[in-house]
Amino acid sequence: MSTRTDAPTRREQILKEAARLFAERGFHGVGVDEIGAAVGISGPGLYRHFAGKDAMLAELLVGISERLLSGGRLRAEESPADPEALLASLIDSHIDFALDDRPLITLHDRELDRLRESDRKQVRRLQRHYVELWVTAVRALHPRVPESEARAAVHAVFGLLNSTPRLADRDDGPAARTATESLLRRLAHGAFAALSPPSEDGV
Amino acid sequence: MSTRTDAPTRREQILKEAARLFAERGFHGVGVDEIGAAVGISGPGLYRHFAGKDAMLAELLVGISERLLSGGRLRAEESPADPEALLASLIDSHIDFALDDRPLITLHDRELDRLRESDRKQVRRLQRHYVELWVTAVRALHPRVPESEARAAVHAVFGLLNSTPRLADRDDGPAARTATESLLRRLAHGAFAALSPPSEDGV
DNA sequence: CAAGCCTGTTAGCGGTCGTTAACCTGAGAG
DNA sequence: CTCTCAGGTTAACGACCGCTAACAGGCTTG
Repeated sequence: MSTRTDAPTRREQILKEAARLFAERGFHGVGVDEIGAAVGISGPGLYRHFAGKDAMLAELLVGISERLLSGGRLRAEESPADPEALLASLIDSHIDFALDDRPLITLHDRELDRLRESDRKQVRRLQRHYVELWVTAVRALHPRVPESEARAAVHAVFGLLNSTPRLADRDDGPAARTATESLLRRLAHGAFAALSPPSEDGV
Repeated sequence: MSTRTDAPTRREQILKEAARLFAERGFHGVGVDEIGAAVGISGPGLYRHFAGKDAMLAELLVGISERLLSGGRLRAEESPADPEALLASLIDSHIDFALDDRPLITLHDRELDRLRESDRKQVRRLQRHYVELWVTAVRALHPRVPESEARAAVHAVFGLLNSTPRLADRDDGPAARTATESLLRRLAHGAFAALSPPSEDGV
């Protein structure tokens, strides 16, 4: 398994450009001709690779949801008994996704309702499992916090981490990326820390 | 000036329903016939009240942006010399808007690009001033934090606070609302608190 | 009571969009 | 050398959408 030095498939090109365009102008705001033009072919040519426009969106959303979940599960296995390290690891993993696949993170919580019923159900199932992973981690660290509140906090922190697309459209090099990572990490930890009131004495 | 017990104008009905539909299915995903049907008239009837679909979106986005900014300015005047109280006040004000006008908060950062150039510029100007209000408040409280970082943190906290639409679609009564307010307030304060490292000694 | 505006209706136009049909071409396989 | 087929092309169809035109009913007003 090399680190993908080979050229991307046509399918992959299409998915990447479609993600970018959908994120920029919304699913209904992008025509198939535009997507085709973005990869150098004409609109109907896309139908050699996808069943339709809906299928592209479905593959994008299912894909990002699966990758988020499996990334989260990996982290959960790595930190089996250390709640603090687990939550930190989940946060880092999510930040990586948010910074690597900005358009997908945008689509992920914006165009879900444009999916066919079955695809939407699948994406929602994956999302729910991912959230449960986080809720479990948060409650392990903050046992007195009720589940509904933990879940709301997790969604809110997702909102915080997913604000990335609105920052730094241009690539300012790896330094800026590291700085953004560090900032988001601190903000997320700070938010979660506010869940339990600070204890005056030790644990 | 009473507290509006009178019936809403037709224009206001239309704006409210349009906001809901735009937030649910996206600007391009809603037809004028649907908006009309939502207020009991047929599609073209809307043109007695608005110049077009674009004009409805423009009025919605300019409106929420203006209200956010003027709300923020009001708070800034109330807490002229107390940075901590000012930031707390800005947070409370924003939470109120987010909980009162959930669809508008959604549209506000999602459908901006569907506006005509001039409207978009106006909304962006209002948004920029609003962000500046927050950045100033944050930097008064955390003087060592560089401006770019403060600005990124403000955007991230907006993402946190604006996650509200994804929670609690149904009205669970005023108790749930108070709980959500309190949670968001704590999370936002916790996030900002993480900007400056906690000082071991006093100030 | 008549005039006129306000607010609604229905019919329809022009344009766009997703998709299909029909055709073409170049690279491998036998 | 020919057959096949993956991966393109253009033309066109049907549906839909935003918007305008033309018309109508009901208040308000002089």
